[in-house]
Amino acid sequence: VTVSFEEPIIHLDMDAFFVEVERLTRRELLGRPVAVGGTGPRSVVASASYEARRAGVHSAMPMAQARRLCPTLVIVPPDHGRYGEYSRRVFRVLESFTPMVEAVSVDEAFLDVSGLRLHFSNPVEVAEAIRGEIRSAVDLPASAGVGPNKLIAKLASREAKPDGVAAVRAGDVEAFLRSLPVRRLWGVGEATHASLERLGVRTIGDLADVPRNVLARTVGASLGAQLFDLARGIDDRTVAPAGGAKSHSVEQTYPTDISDPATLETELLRHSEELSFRLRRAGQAGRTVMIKVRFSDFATVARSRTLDSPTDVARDIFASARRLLAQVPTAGRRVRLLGVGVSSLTDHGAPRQLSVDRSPAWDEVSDAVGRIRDRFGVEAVGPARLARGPEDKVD
DNA sequence: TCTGGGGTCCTAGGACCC
DNA sequence: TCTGGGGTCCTAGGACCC
Repeated sequence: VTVSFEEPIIHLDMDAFFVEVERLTRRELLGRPVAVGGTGPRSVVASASYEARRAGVHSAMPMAQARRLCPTLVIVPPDHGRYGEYSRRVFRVLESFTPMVEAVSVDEAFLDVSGLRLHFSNPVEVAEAIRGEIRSAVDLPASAGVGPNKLIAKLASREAKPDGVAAVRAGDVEAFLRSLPVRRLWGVGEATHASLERLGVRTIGDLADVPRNVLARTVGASLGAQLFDLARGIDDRTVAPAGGAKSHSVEQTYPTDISDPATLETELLRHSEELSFRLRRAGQAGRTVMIKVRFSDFATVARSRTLDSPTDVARDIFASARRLLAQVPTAGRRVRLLGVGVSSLTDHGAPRQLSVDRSPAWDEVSDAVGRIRDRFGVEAVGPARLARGPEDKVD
């Protein structure tokens, strides 16, 4: 397909990113069905190789199920630190082409290449050049979709996989969309899909036949208006570098449920420490503290509380979290997940007001702890309560 | 097949203020 | 006495994304 700079949006998507990063150093994984993910009883697949996908394995699938579907599956525990490094290398390549790069996740980005019209004859050439550079400089496969807007570029990159390029001309948008399953659309998840199915909508073409008011009644005003446009290939979203995070959180699903209240509190403290570390690293502090509790029956509750001033201090986060936990009836119930989060973030440079009942010394302690952790990691220093006992010592 | 972790955005009700 | 309308903030829950 020949495109022009009338179709200047590229969606760049790494192929089976985590798996391919692992294969760089573990050549024995080449050509085999591989899944990156935890090995615990409640783990899910984070990334699956194309060989594994052929057996029906996909991301977010319980690992136990993946094993059953594909008995020869090789399971590799995730190393997010390394994926982060490779992600940064990929983004450096993207930014060497244009500053108009918007990260969607560690392994995905939109680019507006309008500014490259003097250097390339069309955006497909740009996409091929980018893929080639990622291949030679980072040694990883990537796919790219090219189109007149984000929606079409994203749908095209899916068609391009693995290791290819697909482009859709503005004039061909309607024909391209018509037969695609409606589930592909951004914003149509499991619940919306079920609602649309009840209307008899299966494809994006079907969706385009639904009147605006029926759509709004079925899925709500906001999503309804959005889907009305997307079904017609209309998408005004611009490519804009993402701003800072709006919330941070730490959560964990435990291999076996927790019933003991003291253990719950200890876990809350651990999460608060980790959260404080990440806030400091991001140079942010938050005013709203949130906890999340998931019980053995998967029922999930959240409680939040907004403070007078933002904090990144573990002790303060923990104090709030603990009070919130006390509001949730946990007696006699088994907890499978516990989470702590912070939102209403402000940048660290912003003036921080000290609360009346806290001495400035705590800020200094917190800063010192943070500096130690920056050098030696989260585990290096912390509350006595989280210290490992002698039985855990390795040396 | 018993369902991760880290995020974003939307909805809806109530409090509170003018 | 039984009563408006709008704006903003807070809380809870849910859908969705990768």
